[in-house]
Amino acid sequence: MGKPTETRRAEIIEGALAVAAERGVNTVTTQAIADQVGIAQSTIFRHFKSRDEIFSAAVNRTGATMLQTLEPCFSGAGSADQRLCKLIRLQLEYVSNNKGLPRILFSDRLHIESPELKQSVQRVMRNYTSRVSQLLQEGMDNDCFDRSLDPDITASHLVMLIQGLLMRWSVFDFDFDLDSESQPLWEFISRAVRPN
Amino acid sequence: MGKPTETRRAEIIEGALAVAAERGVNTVTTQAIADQVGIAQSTIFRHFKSRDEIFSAAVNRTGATMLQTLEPCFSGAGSADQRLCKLIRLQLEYVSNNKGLPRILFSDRLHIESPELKQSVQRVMRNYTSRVSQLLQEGMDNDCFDRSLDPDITASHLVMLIQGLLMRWSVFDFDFDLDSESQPLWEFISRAVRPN
DNA sequence: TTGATTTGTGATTAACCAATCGCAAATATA
DNA sequence: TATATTTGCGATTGGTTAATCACAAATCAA
Repeated sequence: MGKPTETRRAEIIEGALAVAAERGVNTVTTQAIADQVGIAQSTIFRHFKSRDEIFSAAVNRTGATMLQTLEPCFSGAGSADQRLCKLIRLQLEYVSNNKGLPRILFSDRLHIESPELKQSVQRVMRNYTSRVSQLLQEGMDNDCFDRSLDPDITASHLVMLIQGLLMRWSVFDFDFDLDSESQPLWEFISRAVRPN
Repeated sequence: MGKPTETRRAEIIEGALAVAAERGVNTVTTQAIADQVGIAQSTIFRHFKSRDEIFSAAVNRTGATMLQTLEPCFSGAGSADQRLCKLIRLQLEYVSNNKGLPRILFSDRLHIESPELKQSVQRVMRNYTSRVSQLLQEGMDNDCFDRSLDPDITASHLVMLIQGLLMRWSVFDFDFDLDSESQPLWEFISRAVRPN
């Protein structure tokens, strides 16, 4: 007991994500988080001003961590199509190990109740899509991808595909193996972006 | 006052969908529905046994109506690719006019809290995907689509795309025109399924 | 060691919620 | 018309929730 607040904040965020993953965002009450962490409900408010602040911090933290994990796919070595293929695989792998992320990210609760949080989520999504677009543009320049593509629109379609898959996986309670979806998904995407 | 219960049930379902569309599923309280319809909160329970029963009825009703609307695309006349293109367009158009549907359909609240409702949603989605798969198979037989495609897997990818788009639209609070997304979406899909 | 700040907790509060109940008005039935 | 059933509503109830507060323990600074 008596841990520094930064440690507690991390524990609380983790706890919130764990509860969201296990039982859905709507069950993430301050009491549920406290039980998960092993502290009193009121202790939560020593480290966060409000419940929404927990969600906000969770989105910002996991969003940043995820982008950092995927960074090599955007700026690393290798051809553009190899890196795009790797991005799909890494993305699904990352979410497999962080099930709370799609639950929170796709919960309409957050966006409507907290405009600030909505901004956070939208920023993460825009950032992500923008990087995919750059990767596509790079591949088009190197004839990995079809030059007639619109990189921005195509990027948003790729993000939609991944989001649709993640949402289905989340909504269907993680009852299929996400990692094994990456190969057929890449084959589909590959067909859509390859040069004629 | 004193309307027959079937009329009231329809009004209440409509009211619930309207509130979900405007302010999110989590704000769909019996009080909010009652205000929307213009009746007392307790009157809700004259026509529905519980709040969950309202959601269940809403999903069943709108799910059936949607499949009925899209039926011509699956079993109607025209080439397979024309009908698939039309399906995209009609699907987005339908949801444009029924914004509450994606909000409810993609809410984790329902799936986790009500197993019965989860079954309903999964049945609708499986039915939908299965029909898309049949349409793909038909197009493959007629050389509209590439013969090397796996129709089931490809169908699930098409559904993911649509779901991803709808979710993004819902999450971003309907702040872009959904109908104008159908053309570029079809171009993307067309690339992925066309013969070599 | 002493005094101040931080962290933790139980009790409490005020708001919100789904659902119930008694009673009144409306509607249907005879 | 007379009576029974349905529909509507205000008041209420029991449960849940985020957030506050006074007070205690632990940690830190001097």
